[in-house]
Amino acid sequence: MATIRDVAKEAGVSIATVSYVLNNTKHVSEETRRRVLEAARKLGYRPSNIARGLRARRSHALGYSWRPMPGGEINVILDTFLESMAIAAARHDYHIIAYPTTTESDEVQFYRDLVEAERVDGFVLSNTNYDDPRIRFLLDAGVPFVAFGRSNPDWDFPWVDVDGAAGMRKAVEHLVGLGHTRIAFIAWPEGSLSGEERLRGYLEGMEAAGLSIDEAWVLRGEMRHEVGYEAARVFMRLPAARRPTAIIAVSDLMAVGAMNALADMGIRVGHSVAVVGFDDIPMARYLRPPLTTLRQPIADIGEKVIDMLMKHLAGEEPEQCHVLVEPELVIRASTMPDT
Amino acid sequence: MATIRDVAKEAGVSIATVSYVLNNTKHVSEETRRRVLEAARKLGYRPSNIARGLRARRSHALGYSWRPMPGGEINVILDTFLESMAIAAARHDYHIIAYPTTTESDEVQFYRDLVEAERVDGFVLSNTNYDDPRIRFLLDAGVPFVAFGRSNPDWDFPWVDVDGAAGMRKAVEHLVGLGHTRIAFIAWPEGSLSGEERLRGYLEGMEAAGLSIDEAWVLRGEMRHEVGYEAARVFMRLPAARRPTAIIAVSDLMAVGAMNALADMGIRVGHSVAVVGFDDIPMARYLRPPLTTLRQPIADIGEKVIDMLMKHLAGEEPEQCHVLVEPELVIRASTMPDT
DNA sequence: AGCGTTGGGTGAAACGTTTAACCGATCGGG
DNA sequence: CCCGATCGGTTAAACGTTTCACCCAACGCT
Repeated sequence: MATIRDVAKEAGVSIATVSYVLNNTKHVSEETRRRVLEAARKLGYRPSNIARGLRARRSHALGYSWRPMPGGEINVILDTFLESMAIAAARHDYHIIAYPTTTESDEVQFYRDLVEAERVDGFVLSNTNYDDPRIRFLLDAGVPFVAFGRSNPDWDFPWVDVDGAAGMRKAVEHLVGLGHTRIAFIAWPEGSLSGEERLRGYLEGMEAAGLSIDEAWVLRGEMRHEVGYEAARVFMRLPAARRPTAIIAVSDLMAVGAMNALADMGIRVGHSVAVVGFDDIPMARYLRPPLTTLRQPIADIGEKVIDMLMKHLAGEEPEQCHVLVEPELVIRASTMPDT
Repeated sequence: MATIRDVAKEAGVSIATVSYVLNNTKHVSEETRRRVLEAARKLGYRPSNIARGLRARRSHALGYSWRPMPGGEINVILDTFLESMAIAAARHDYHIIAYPTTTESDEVQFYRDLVEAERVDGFVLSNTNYDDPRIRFLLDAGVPFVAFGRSNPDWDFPWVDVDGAAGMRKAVEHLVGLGHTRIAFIAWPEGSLSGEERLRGYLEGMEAAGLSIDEAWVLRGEMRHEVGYEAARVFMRLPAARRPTAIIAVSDLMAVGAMNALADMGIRVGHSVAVVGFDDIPMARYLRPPLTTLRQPIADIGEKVIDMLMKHLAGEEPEQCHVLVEPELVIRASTMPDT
């Protein structure tokens, strides 16, 4: 494997000149520049990332860790998110170290290890929440990072997030446009930032439409199919005048639970009762009926996150460090009565 | 950040001694050993991975790349696979660099880059196929790697794979046990190694049960929902005497297509016609009816792959370098007439 | 003419480890 | 008693870069 010394000898210059040419970091004459480039090409030289990192104190790697979904559920965005990040990072000659964290205690420990062993120059976080210990640690340690998701409002750090509230407002608006007035909502337990955002969007949407909300229309539960299933059954057992004609779930998985409950009760989804989810999981379009849902622009977010992080690492102040993107309402048959 | 020199000074020894103690690579007296460990602990020292790598010519990282699923489909195993690999690798102080490759041409280029820039010590491959250019390259370049999946029989390299044929034999056996004799199969186009394996399992299973196969019972097509949908329609249009009472699909996605086609034709899945898939995608258990399918032990495979790769990197000869694991048949209502 | 400046290039230090070579002291065997 | 081996430790070279300090020649300006 050719080193910078081989290239220097081949081109008849010093190793310093080779370095300057290759990094474009100092002016050299066109003639020598050409010779160096030619020599490097001929020898198939590429700088050793390790040696480069030692001197420049840069590993040229970014860490991304996620929490495995509870209950063995699949992380539907991981695939797309990793892909978009890796491609964006590659443009800056950076790579992504991927790591799932299990318990919350070793979560912070993992970040500390990676930083102290100089394995990464920065981090991407996702699934953030209030009082997120990872964010607290990274802020305290002064390690560059960008989060996909928000946290405490008084913590100042760069993030990109999906506007779940706006998404849910869109969903309500869509249902109201179809004539629904009694719309129920299946939420997550309190304490989830994104969960509360989505709930807020529902409440605001209802208010904007001038609709009052029956207290029985909001149920909370863990992110599980069964929870959606049970919630729908409870809704349908309400007296006719209070019974919802549409159900919005905070996630597709729970929406599927609701759809299955309705089907088991002999209620036609879409025709009699509309259902809306959130995520656009791959299966959503193949469900019977296909599920209306909110799609997060994951690929855009991955790219944006990396761009912001690269700016951060380069020491530049990014023009915007809080980015809120709107999810897209994908309308399918689960909210279309005429199919 | 404390360096090895700080620790040496604190413990009153040379940096060499510190290194020997920390790496357990030479015998030192119990007394000094204790002092060094104490000093390291006190200063919160951890060796810089970069510096260590430069000298030892090791990056302590492994590369894993996958191809994004065609047609925007999700990679259902990525999540679990990455997780199990990262955990297994961490036990050896190794990390995983994740990278999706897009076109086949830059696929090999990506491997070359990573090797030449000394960013990784070895690779994990998945989605392998006949004449896989990545395998060819890595073999030629002498780079350590372990594959999840097989390739040309005359290429000698370590791999772990799921025995798709055995899985399909199990599926056939299960259906035969339920009284089915006319069983159809939805396959992938020719040229896919795992696809042909699964088809072979179906053929063998049928033969073992003494059942003859109508040529109309095997249809091929791309990995798409629509393909499964159309195939099921074709099967159901056969004259009653030749019409299958059970359909096995080479993947869950195509099985879902078949299920939807049957439902749209007013045929009760599970009751009238049984359907079996392959993968156990997360949604499989929530489908109506829930889908009988073959589950690959992904977590075990991830761990096994890393263990083999670590052995390989350590220069030890692994006791077994070809591992074939059987998928598990998960029986659900799509093949149970009595629900 | 003298002098600062600029363009184009070199020499060598530094980054933080690992490890080969070496060294003194102690000890056991012939 | 002497020689080789062993134990416990040190010195210093090496890994392949980046980059600071410096140098020389040419040049423009007073």
